[in-house]
Amino acid sequence: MRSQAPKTLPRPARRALVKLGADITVARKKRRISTVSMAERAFISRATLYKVERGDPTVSMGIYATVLAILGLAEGLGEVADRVNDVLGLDLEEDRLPRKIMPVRRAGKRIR
Amino acid sequence: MRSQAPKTLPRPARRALVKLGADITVARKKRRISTVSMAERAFISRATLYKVERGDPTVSMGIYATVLAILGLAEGLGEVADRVNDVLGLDLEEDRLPRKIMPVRRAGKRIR
DNA sequence: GCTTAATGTCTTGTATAATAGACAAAACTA
DNA sequence: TAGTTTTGTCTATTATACAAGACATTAAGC
Repeated sequence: MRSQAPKTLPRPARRALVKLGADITVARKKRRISTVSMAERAFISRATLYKVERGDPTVSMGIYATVLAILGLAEGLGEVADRVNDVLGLDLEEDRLPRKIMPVRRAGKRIR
Repeated sequence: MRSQAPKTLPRPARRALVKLGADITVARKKRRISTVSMAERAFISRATLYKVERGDPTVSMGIYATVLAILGLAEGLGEVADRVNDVLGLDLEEDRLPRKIMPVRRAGKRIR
């Protein structure tokens, strides 16, 4: 996360991350795993796990995914942008999706 | 993701990430957003977006979250480890969760 | 009360994530 | 077909994520 422009994550993103972190903490405690133990299993430092549980956006996705996997919750990650959950956007058959995106010509309004 | 120990992510984690990346690609195309445009909106380079769409674990969570937010899919991130979805672990009332995890004494079996 | 385990929060060095920029190939339009 | 646009994929440079370790605080068990 270098983000030279805004250190401001989109609000929905920030909210989701903070919630994710908090939920990870709860899930860990439910399983009676200490932060030390969790950090060891995930091969990360306690400090980094701490960041994860605060929803820190600078931590790598791999670390989040690993922690979730240890909790048995990794599968949910694969459903975040699943077609089933994606009701927005054009309702195109997946087969008919353009492989390359071309700007709409005639109808004005170039998509940039 | 420094992961000095194993460069092998847990299998479920890897699977979930690859799927997430692929789904992001589909969602982006459905909205007819080019990689260039998406990268600009997310304030990241095209190369990094490319990694995201491959499910690369070294990319920061903040970047994933930002891309998902642009697609209007960030909310799902907050549900990955939600209590509702977390059926594993002890079924304790959230209020009664131990704030600190202590090893079980009498009953043997220390939790490490 | 005391002891010990667990967590919150710093600092600093170093491995590496992310960028910029380039180039070729693929694939769309006309 | 030619002319664009988009994507796949490098490389080199620079910003920073992560680990290691320390210290203080908090809470549990005795």
